[in-house]
Amino acid sequence: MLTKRQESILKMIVTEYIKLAKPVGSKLICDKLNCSSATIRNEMMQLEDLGLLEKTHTSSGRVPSEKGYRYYVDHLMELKELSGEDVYKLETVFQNSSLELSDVLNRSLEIISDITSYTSIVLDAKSHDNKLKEINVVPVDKDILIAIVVTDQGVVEHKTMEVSGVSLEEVKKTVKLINDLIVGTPIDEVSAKLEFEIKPVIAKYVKQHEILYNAFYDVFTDISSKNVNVVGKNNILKHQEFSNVSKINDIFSKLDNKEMLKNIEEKNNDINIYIGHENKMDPDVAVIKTNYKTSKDEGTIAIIGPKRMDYDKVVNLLDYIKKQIEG
Amino acid sequence: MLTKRQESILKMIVTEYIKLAKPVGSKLICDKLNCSSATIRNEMMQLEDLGLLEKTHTSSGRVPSEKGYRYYVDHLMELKELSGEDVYKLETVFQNSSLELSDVLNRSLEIISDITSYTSIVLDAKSHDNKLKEINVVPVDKDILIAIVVTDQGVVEHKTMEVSGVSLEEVKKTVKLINDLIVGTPIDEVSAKLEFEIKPVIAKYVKQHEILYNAFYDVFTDISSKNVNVVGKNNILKHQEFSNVSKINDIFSKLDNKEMLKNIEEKNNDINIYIGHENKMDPDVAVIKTNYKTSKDEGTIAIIGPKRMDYDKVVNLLDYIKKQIEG
DNA sequence: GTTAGCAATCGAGAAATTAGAGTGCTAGGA
DNA sequence: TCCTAGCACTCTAATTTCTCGATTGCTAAC
Repeated sequence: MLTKRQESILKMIVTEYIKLAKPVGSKLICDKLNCSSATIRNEMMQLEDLGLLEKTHTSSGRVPSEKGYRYYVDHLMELKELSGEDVYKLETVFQNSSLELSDVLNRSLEIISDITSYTSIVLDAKSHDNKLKEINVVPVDKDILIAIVVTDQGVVEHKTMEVSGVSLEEVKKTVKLINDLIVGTPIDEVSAKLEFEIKPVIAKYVKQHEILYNAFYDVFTDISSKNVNVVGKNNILKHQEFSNVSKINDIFSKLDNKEMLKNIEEKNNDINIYIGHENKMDPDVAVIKTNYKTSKDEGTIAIIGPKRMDYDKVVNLLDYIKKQIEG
Repeated sequence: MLTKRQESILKMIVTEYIKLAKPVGSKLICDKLNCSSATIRNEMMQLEDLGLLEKTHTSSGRVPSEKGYRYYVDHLMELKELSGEDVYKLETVFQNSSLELSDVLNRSLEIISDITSYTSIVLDAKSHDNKLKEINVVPVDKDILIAIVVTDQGVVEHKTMEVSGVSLEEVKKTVKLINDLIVGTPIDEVSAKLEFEIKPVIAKYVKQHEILYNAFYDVFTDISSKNVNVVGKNNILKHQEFSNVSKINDIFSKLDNKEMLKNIEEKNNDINIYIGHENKMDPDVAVIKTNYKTSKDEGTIAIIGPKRMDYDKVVNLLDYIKKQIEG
């Protein structure tokens, strides 16, 4: 258990290091607290023994360890109000009612990336409350059709299908079947219904029913699949901890790997902080994320920055966005 | 006018520098040509006087100047055959008939970015041969509609429209009007027809006809507008000429500026090379681009790399792709 | 428990040193 | 007239040395 003084020293070192990115020495602290630098040094030694602080070399000032950051965000961090300016910038997005949710998310995270200099990720999927409204098929060429799917929440998706050996009549019949039988089904359950309710029926009257079934299956898999987008990637370049090209390459490659990013999904309803090795992204970054849920969509938004990150500000911003989206 | 020997020296310096990224000295050349280093030095001096070569410092080897590269690509470059391996990689994309053109383009440029370590840009627009086939409107909420536009070439686009103060009847009438009057119009002319043939008619029977007209206008502007995509951006990081963070930031920002990228459009039907200051992108890069045109789409593909670029290989690859796409 | 004093440690940057690659020039030879 | 061997000169890049200043840990006294 830390004493009050140890806590304030740790807090100072973390905030100061976040601000200046230079190891913090005892002198800087003793100016603000009312005691000598020697006293601070003794305390710092103890904090180092506890694994909360680190030195970059024998005679350097102290830097927070991952454990130190963790202690800070768990016990010491104070959430201040968002600045009026920041709120104002974000409001312009939320007040634009003609935007689709995914646009709102991307734009507001662009703003956040802008004001924080960190990088954001939006991972969204169609929510369970989003139900199939209708499917439509337009022939465009021999054996080539376009399927257009609309949900009751106004989400539209289309996909080109190639169905050789199936007549247009058969396709239309199948479409009617889908519209009659599974309209109203939550979008994430459509694939299953397609398999158990549609497939057996068309198997009876369509010769190449496998082809047709697979084509529709692909369409619905597509529409219910997750979508991930990275915003403000270049901000990585703004932080001195990412100043060598191979590190940059490393992080950029990870940010480009959409499949991997889909794993950042957060179930938990809080705002969660993963510092360094606590996240799977990269040991040199911190990730702050939260999920969101509306009738149309659900997903996760995440902010990525160096471990020396302005934790309280980011938490505040995510909290604000989450509340705005969820209404 | 250059002598034969000067040309081969220039050619050697360019190819060698492209390969090794180090200033080329007289010794390296005189080993391959049959004469002494002093002779080469004399020739190099003349080439430098002509502005074709440069030195990085008084006693360094020579580096091609922009003019030197220009002379190389105009007069000295030989186009070799593509390697079987490269062709094989690309063929897998072109043989997949179920892909839409934009996917084919993006995938094949991904492959090119991969094998060359350069960055690609695809700028595509709907071609004039792409005609409006039908428009469909699906209501999803009060005052919120989704317009779905399909062209005869199988391009589908949708957009959410907000039309307060307009009844569903009025919308449907307008849709019928569009379907009756302007179906078959090339997609890049729809906006104009909308203004002169539809707008005057609906003005008569729809009170809020401005709102309705604007909504449709937006939909069609959207569908006929250009789309730009950057592939292999991280490859920028692989070249030593882009090793400092601010340069990287600079180029990345430009590659993110979609509006600016739309200006790279190439009208000319050849494969065009823009070296250094010849392009608007960045004085340290070279851009090689060409246009393409099919019944569905037309646009430009471009490869961006350092001035020290493998010009012949890239020209070959672009040529191959262009031929494949245009069939 | 706190503090002043002090030797010791280390990084960061400046200055000096060295090795090597390459040049330009000159003078003699084909 | 063109080519080349030889040589002094230039500059880079890498290595080493030196110095400055910040900061520490320890000790002894308050």
